[in-house]
Amino acid sequence: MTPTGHEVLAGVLRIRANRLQALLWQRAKPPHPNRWSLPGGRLGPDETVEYSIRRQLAEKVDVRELTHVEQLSVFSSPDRIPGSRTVATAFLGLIPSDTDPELPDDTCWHPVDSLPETAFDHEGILLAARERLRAKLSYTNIGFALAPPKFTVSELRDIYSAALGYRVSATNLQRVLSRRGALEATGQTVAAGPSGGRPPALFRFTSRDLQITDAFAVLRPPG
Amino acid sequence: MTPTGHEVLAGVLRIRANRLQALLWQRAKPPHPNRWSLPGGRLGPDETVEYSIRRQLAEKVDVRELTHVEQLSVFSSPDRIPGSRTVATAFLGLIPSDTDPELPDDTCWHPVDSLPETAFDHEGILLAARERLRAKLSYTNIGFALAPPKFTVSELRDIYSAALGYRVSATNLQRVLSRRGALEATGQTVAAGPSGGRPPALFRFTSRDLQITDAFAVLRPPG
DNA sequence: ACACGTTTTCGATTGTAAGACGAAAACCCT
DNA sequence: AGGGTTTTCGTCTTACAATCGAAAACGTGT
Repeated sequence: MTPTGHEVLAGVLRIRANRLQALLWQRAKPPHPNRWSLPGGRLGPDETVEYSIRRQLAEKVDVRELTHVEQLSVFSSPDRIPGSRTVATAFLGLIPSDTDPELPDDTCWHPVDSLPETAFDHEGILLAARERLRAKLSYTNIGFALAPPKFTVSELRDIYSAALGYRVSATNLQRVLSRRGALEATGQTVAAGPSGGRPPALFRFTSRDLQITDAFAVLRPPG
Repeated sequence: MTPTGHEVLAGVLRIRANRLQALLWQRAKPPHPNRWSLPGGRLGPDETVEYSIRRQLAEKVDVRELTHVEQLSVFSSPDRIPGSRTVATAFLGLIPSDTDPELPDDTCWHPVDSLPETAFDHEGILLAARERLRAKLSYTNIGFALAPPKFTVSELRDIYSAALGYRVSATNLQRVLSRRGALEATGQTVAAGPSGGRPPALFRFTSRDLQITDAFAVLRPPG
């Protein structure tokens, strides 16, 4: 019996041109030549899966541009990789919308809602990554990982709309995030657009660490 | 270099006597003799991690008594098992409070808030399992996995209180779960207790599958 | 210069859900 | 029959999100 190998894979997402995009590289050699693959690789002997995925992503994009990385799930179907037993630990990675990392020649961004032919079970992993992102946008401050350091409320609305897949209200977005303490004004403004309008104010996220907004009734200790 | 092995482990929880308990077995042989270990074992060559953990739990408890199993996280510290590189996929397993599975001689239940000396990183895995359970109690119907098929609101309150670690209000618990459509009345009642009181009504969970109650503002599509 | 359209920002109103409280119902015991 | 106990149901208050609309601040065209 072949030994069971372990690989780490990441669905790396960003917003660009009001679309949610994923990082993929095109395979040259078999198996699955020409199809598109998630970044990642074999788990090294002396590293955790978290360290491994960050190390291997550094070959594709600058590590400092990754604003968030979290474990998604284990994919372990025996036949997910033909010919070799390989278990994969999948991750979600996020990159701000204003950074444009240099990419290897075989690597580029693809809109998640119109993916090319993907290798193995990588499409399922990507969809799981998108679902996790969408869920966390609603009950955490994870938007900081997609947004630039400073932004207008309209820009943030476009980012949230693209990630969630439906239009959100700028008014409510600001009020909700402000009430949660996730957003704060910088005091600065930028020039109005070509069609005029009031010059928008610049905001930033209060924290760049993931924080969960506790939400529900039953879970709150009495007080 | 030794090949990297893969094991599956489960924090199996239940409520008994108003306490949250975990299933542990006592190791006989090294490493870590006499310390207490989570159920699980090596991943087989032709099974997914989900199948593997269910197969291996069947050796400890009847599979049909497991009302819920879900993936928790991967634990992959290189030195988590001395002498051999072993990656673990950890699971959360739940058992209703009314079932009492037959256990092997080396296996028994321990309150999670006063654990014995555990082996390897198993205490951390158990605490992660408890956190996952506590979080999901608040925004899903996962209580069905801890409760018997029919129960009074007071019994359900005791289950939730023990799992969450603080007293919850029976009134609010019933209203919250009812409004979410998770709870329904059976129409039956049971006799009042020895000290009198109105005979409580029996309820049941509407569904025995995990359902998430969508909650927050930003995530709701307009309409 | 002035009116008009545009975009942002802020406040007020409405609606929904949860926490707290208390009254009524239904039982036991003495 | 009356008092104590537990459950159940309703009401009140609070918190937060969604909607609406007005005001602020700008550019453009006449």
